[in-house]
Amino acid sequence: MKKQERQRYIKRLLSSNEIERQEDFVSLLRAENIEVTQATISRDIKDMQLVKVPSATGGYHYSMPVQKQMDTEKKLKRTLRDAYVSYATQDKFVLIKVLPGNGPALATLIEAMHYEEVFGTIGDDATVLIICKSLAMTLDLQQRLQRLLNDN
Amino acid sequence: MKKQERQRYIKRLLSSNEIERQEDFVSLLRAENIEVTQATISRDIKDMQLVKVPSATGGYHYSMPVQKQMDTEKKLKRTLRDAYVSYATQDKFVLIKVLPGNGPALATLIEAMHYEEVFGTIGDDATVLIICKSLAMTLDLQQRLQRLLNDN
DNA sequence: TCAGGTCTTTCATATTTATGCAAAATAGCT
DNA sequence: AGCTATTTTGCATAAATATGAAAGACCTGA
Repeated sequence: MKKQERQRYIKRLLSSNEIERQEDFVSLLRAENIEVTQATISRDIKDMQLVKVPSATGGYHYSMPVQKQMDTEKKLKRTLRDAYVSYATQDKFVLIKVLPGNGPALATLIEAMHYEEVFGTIGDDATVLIICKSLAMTLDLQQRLQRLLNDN
Repeated sequence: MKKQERQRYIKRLLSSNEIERQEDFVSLLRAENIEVTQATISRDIKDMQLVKVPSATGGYHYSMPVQKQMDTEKKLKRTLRDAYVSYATQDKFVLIKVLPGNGPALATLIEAMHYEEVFGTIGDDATVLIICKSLAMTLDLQQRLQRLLNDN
């Protein structure tokens, strides 16, 4: 597929070059014989959740998304997949049902991730209640959990 | 001082609201009786190294800088301050002289920080050599080290 | 207090990034 | 293949962000 491949290139470019503007991606990709416009790059960046970081020396550059503590995340993913039963949302709450005994562990892991969306977490034997900071953030968090549950 | 205070407010706003555009900061600050323009916010954001993150639900929002591994960073700071003797740069290299015995530890700590600027690190008894990915990145790294050495 | 430096802010605007919409490409179906 | 639905892209442009230059604020020392 076309898009995937391009995004792979983008990822590669990220680590080896100093990329200050989206147009830089366009140029660099052109050099690799991949024709794209800035518009597409903008969408790729959104997809890949890349960020434009102000660097210490006064410039800006694009960079990979905030690396979560991959350890905790890995554990979280496993726990989630192992113990997950169901979930529901209402207002700023996400309520996750898990197999008995897994609530507290999951709650702790979610805490440990320091997701900016979450205001607080509490878990009993088989339930985890996550309170988000806003409605929008509740959606974000859902997405995140969704991903952990399904993706790769 | 004025700027400091505003930036403190900004930091506070970050965690409680969904901020999608710099103008949002302007509005929110205005609500707190702080008058600023978007231009100033843009500069604050650069100062504070905030980033605009594409969020899972399709929007964007500003967020705190990539969280440093505060543990390692603290150790690094201490080691650096305790053992630092001198440093020099040339091309993509930063060479740090430290008190005898501290080289390897410092090198390891720097590795552990996973600074995106650094390509690799090697340390002997009293020296650490850091190889950066580019000239610009060498400057960035210097800045970083400078800060660790001097700031707060 | 004033002159001269430094820092900070605004204004105006250049630069960069995001996006609606239509076209093109890609995938599924049958 | 042929047709329809979905995804992806480019174009044009809107929206958002960054920045030079001038003005104002704030030091500091004489």
